[in-house]
Amino acid sequence: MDTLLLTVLQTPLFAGVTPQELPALLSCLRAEKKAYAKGEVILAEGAPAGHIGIVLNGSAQVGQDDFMGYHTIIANLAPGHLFAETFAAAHIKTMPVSVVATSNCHILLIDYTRVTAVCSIGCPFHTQLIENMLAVLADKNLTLNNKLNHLAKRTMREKLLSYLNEQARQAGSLTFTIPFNRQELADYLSVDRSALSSELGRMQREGLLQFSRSQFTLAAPV
Amino acid sequence: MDTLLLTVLQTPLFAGVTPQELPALLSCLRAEKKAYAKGEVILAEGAPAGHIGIVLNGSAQVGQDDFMGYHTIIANLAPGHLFAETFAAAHIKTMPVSVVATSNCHILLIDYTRVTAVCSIGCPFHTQLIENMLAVLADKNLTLNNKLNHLAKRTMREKLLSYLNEQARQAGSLTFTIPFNRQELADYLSVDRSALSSELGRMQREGLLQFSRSQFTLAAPV
DNA sequence: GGCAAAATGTTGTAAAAACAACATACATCT
DNA sequence: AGATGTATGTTGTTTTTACAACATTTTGCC
Repeated sequence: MDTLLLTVLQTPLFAGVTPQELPALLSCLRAEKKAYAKGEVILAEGAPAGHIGIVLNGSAQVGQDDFMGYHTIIANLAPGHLFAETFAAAHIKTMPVSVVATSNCHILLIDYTRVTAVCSIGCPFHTQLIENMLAVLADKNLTLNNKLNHLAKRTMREKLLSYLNEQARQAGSLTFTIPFNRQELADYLSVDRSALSSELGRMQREGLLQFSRSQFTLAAPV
Repeated sequence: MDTLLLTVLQTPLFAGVTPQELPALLSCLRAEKKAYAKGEVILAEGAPAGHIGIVLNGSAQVGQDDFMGYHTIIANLAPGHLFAETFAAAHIKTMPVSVVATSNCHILLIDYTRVTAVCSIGCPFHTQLIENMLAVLADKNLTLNNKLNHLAKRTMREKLLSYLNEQARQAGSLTFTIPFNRQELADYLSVDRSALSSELGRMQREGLLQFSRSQFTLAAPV
């Protein structure tokens, strides 16, 4: 068994699967390992959907061509990352995005119908896989919903407070470190970086919070 | 068989299930029909998650209490609507939102573990149910992602163009009718209604589009 | 330690949006 | 048709943000 394939055991989709079970599961799924050279198209926009992909090594990029003709990078994919699973599960006919290798890479491609199909040999880990697939989609859902709550706020200050309060809640403390630098936080909240910096400064002066780089301390709510 | 239960056949979760199969499926799922009086709490914020609900008749509301103590209405639920499925599938321990009856209603509650469990009698429609559940989550994903793309735009005009272009694409025509009135569109895009109206007027004057009420015609891109 | 590069902060100005208040158009009911 | 309520559009003012340009701080490297 190719040791490269063991990469997938680290992914949420294969959580709970043992290295011993993996070969049988992959064969049951008819998973195909493919090699791509840097720049090569893995899944083309407009091509039939229905496969899910996992990056084994190397890197790739999910992108889309805008109605204005602009190309937007939707996601950078690193080893262990899953892609196209939403389109497959939603029975989308053609890929609305493209996936392109950004370095030489190996990708595991799985026909989605094999994921949900009851396998003839009734492998128990297959049940686990479906359970995982549901969890992956649901988690993504929560993540998106979360971000939406922040972005739906009218002002930058509200967006920030919404985000920071959520981070505090997650950390279980009013002091916490966010996983972004200023530019990344600005991108995440869809605001201008320098405006974000100055708003943070203003909020600090007003006593709403304290911060240094990526570490924040919120003032206790009144 | 209670005819009220036939309501679920209209939902995406039960798509493909026949009325004949329904009783067996519901018993396999150990689905419970419960009656709630207006104002009664169906699922409380902080209570253990793990059940999914379907509104059979009447209405309910999903809401959340903000860190500031404000109550936010997240969704209005009508007959056939599904709720709490994301939390169940994501294995969230406690409900982060509450569901309250806004009129006398009947709700079908299903323990999520029964959805993914392989049933002892191996019912084929159970496989269909799981397939549907995946599709429901994936669809919601796409919807959220879509909205996120609009909200991530910096200016109101860009938000609008992003939304309207997507509507045009969906309609397959530069002329289309949106499912919102002005206030709803403003809420959806998280902008001020009157500002939205005036921006639309400005865009019309600039020849970017034409509209009357909810019907829009986009100018062909240069 | 000193240097260069990157990250963060600051400021002023122009642009955009929120907000408020009102005008007009449309729909519905009698 | 007239009246009433709702939806939409318009305008001016205030607030907020984007943007640009630059200052300061931090980081990594030699």
